[in-house]
Amino acid sequence: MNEAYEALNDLLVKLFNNILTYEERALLTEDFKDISLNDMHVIEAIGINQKRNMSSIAAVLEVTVGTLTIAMNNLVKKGYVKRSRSAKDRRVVLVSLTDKGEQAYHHHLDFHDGMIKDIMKRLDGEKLDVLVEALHSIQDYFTVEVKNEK
Amino acid sequence: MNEAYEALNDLLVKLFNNILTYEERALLTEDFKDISLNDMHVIEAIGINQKRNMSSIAAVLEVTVGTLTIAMNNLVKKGYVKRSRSAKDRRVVLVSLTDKGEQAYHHHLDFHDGMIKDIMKRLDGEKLDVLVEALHSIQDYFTVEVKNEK
DNA sequence: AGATATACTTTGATTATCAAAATATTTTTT
DNA sequence: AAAAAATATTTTGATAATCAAAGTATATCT
Repeated sequence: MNEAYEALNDLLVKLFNNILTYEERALLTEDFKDISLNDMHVIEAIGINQKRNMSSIAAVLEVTVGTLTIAMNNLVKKGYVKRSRSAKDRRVVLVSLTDKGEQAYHHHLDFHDGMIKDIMKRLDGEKLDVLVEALHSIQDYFTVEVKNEK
Repeated sequence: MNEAYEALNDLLVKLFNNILTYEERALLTEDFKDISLNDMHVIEAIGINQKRNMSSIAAVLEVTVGTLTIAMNNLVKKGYVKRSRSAKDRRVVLVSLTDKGEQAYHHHLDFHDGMIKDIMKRLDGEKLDVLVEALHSIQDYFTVEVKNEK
C-alpha cells in the first residue's frame, strides 16, 4: 500500500484508541484525582455560571437521565456540583458547579488550550488550514457516511 | 481568539469526545452486535493466524491480565476466541481467533480502511502530507509533553 | 527438595451504562 | 375541578469494564 495510507492508518488508529487514555492522564492530576474523565465531561457539560436541568445535560452527553443521576450523585458527594429545585417547575432539578467544580472546569479548559496552542506552534498558517480541513473531512465521514449505514 | 484556534478547538474536542461512539456505531452492525467495541479491540490485539498469550495482549491493551481474563471469557463463550495451553510451558494460556473471530477482525479492518480511503479521497497529495505531519504533532504532544507532566 | 518466581484466574469492590418501574409535579382533557 | 395524561427525575435490577489482591498451577533457581 501507499505510504500516506500506512501513516494515516497507523496514526489514526493509535489516536482513536488512546486519545481518552491520554486525556485522562493529562487531566486527572494531583488536585483532581478523585474524579474520572467521565466526571470531567459532565462538569464540562454543566458549564460555568449557570444552572442547567438534568434532561438537557443528558441530551448533550447522549446518556440516559438515569445514568446522569448516578454521575451527579457522585459529583455532589465529592463537592463539585450543587443541586436545587426549580421554583417555576418543581419537577425540574437544576445543577450548577461549586467553586471546586469551576476550578475543575478551568483545568479541563486549560488542558485543551495547551494542546491546541502546542499543535499550532508546530504548524504554520497554511498547514493549519489543511489540518482544519482534514479534521472536517473526518467529522464528515462519521456524521454523514457512518450515520447513513446505521 | 484566532479563527484557526476556534476551529481546531471545536473539531478536536468533538472528535475526542465522540470518536469511540462513532466507531462503535459504525462497527457493531447486524452481524456483530453481540460484542462490544472493547471486545473488538481485544480481537484486534489477538490478531490473525497466530496464538498469543494473555500477558502480552494485556500489555498491548494496557489493562491488567485479570481484566483481560474476563473479556476473554466472554469472547470464548460467544464463539470468537479459542483458548489452549502451551505445551512448552503449561502455565501459559494461548488464545487465537475462531473463524467468527477472524470475520470480526476483518470487519474492523475494513472499517478503518474505508475511513482512511474516504479521508484520502477528499485531500490531494500535498494536503495529505500535511495531515500526516499534523497528526504526528498531536501524537508527539501526548507522548512527550503529557507524559512528562505525569 | 524447597523456595521463589511466573502466568493466569478468581474475588470483591467501584464506576458506567441501560431499560423499566416508581415518584412527584404539571398540563390537558372532560 | 377532578381525572387522565404527560413530563422530569430518581430508583432498581442487570450487565460490562476495570483494578488490586488473593489464590492456583507450573516452572525455575539455589
